[in-house]
Amino acid sequence: MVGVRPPTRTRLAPEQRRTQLLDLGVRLLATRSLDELSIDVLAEEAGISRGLLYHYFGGKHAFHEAVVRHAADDLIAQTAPPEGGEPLERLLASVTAYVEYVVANHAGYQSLVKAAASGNDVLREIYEEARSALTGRIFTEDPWGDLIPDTPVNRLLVRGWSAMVEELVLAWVADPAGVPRERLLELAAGSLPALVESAGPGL
Amino acid sequence: MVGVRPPTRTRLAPEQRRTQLLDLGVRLLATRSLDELSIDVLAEEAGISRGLLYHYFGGKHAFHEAVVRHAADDLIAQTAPPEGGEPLERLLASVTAYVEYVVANHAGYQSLVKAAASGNDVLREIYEEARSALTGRIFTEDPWGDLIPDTPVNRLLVRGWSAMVEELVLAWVADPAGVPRERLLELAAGSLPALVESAGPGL
DNA sequence: CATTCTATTGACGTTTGTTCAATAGTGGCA
DNA sequence: TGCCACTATTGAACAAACGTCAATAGAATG
Repeated sequence: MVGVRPPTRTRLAPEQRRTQLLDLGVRLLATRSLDELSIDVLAEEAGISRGLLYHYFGGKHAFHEAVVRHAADDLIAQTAPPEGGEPLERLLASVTAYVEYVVANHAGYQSLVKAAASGNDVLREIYEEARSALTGRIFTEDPWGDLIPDTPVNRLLVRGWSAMVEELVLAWVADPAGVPRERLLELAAGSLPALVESAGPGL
Repeated sequence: MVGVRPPTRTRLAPEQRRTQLLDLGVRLLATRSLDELSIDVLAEEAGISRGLLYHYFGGKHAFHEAVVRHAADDLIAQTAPPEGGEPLERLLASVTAYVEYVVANHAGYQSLVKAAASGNDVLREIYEEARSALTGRIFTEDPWGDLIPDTPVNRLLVRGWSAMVEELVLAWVADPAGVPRERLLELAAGSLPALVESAGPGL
């Protein structure tokens, strides 16, 4: 006597359905990798059929790309650019916003970071753009022009610094281990001036 | 009139075949991701049948794991621990060996880095072990005990620093852009003392 | 209430990972 | 030299997952 419930298909507006799938994708791809996530599982989790996913995104990889782009946009949007003020304060404010975002929303951030290393050039570019958007906010707007001249070495340094901050925050979120949040912020923000200074006046 | 050449199967000693497949895997997985690498392609590239890969490694993921472990062992082995001497000199020597390895062998290194972010816990652990092996060499052996006390903050810092060095080297290899190799080495090695100092005396 | 529009489905074809019994080099031994 | 045992290697058959498309069913509009 199996209850044969008529398959109630729920019909949504394309926009809603799209964001529903995107949000779900961000959450699922935070822990599993793409090939560990079967369409069947995703579809069942979302309460839809496999076909619908293809209707909206055209394929598995295209879906992944959309998910990553979604996460990147979210990151950029939620870490608002700091107001005017002292360079050091703006840096601290920016880093604080970044840390706050990663702490509150690190499922999405993990999705983004993982995608960057997954071989696909498109995904990597999305990640690069997001990072550029964050670092660019601080440095393209002049006030650091004196402190951090635009040289090849400093470009390299800033790139390395952002990788370090990412690692610091992710490691700290995974295990705060007696390091208060304030201290983390000091480390992240204070390290950039220290690095630039240690690099010396060179080229 | 297709020449039906009898399929000459080449028979190797298990050890040779194993390393052949591993080396090939390292090279192929440096650019493609795992699910972009079909067994068919791998088999044809190696001149073997699909079945043989399963005989040696038991599966696609197991093969990936073996490849990553191969690359990690290679990295650890080839970046020999620096001899005795001044802490700063040992650090520089260690970083130099690391940079040298990445430059000469960055296919293998890319395989390793990519694997780390690919979701699988086993792969990530292999990567973590490799990194610990490199950083641990310098700091577990005492002489830095005075300069870099073993505190939670400094552990975090060293972790972040290694992520930065990795990013610096990979970015530099991809595009040296007017930064001489010597300068890169200075940046990588010199940044650690600068970071530790900037972190202040705190806990 | 009928009709049109379209979000959604489910069955089908195709590709790709996996298994396993059969095959063929190779080295040892008479 | 020639047979034999051992095992590296294969290829076909199986399973699972990706991708396609015509048919179906909500919902709004008149």
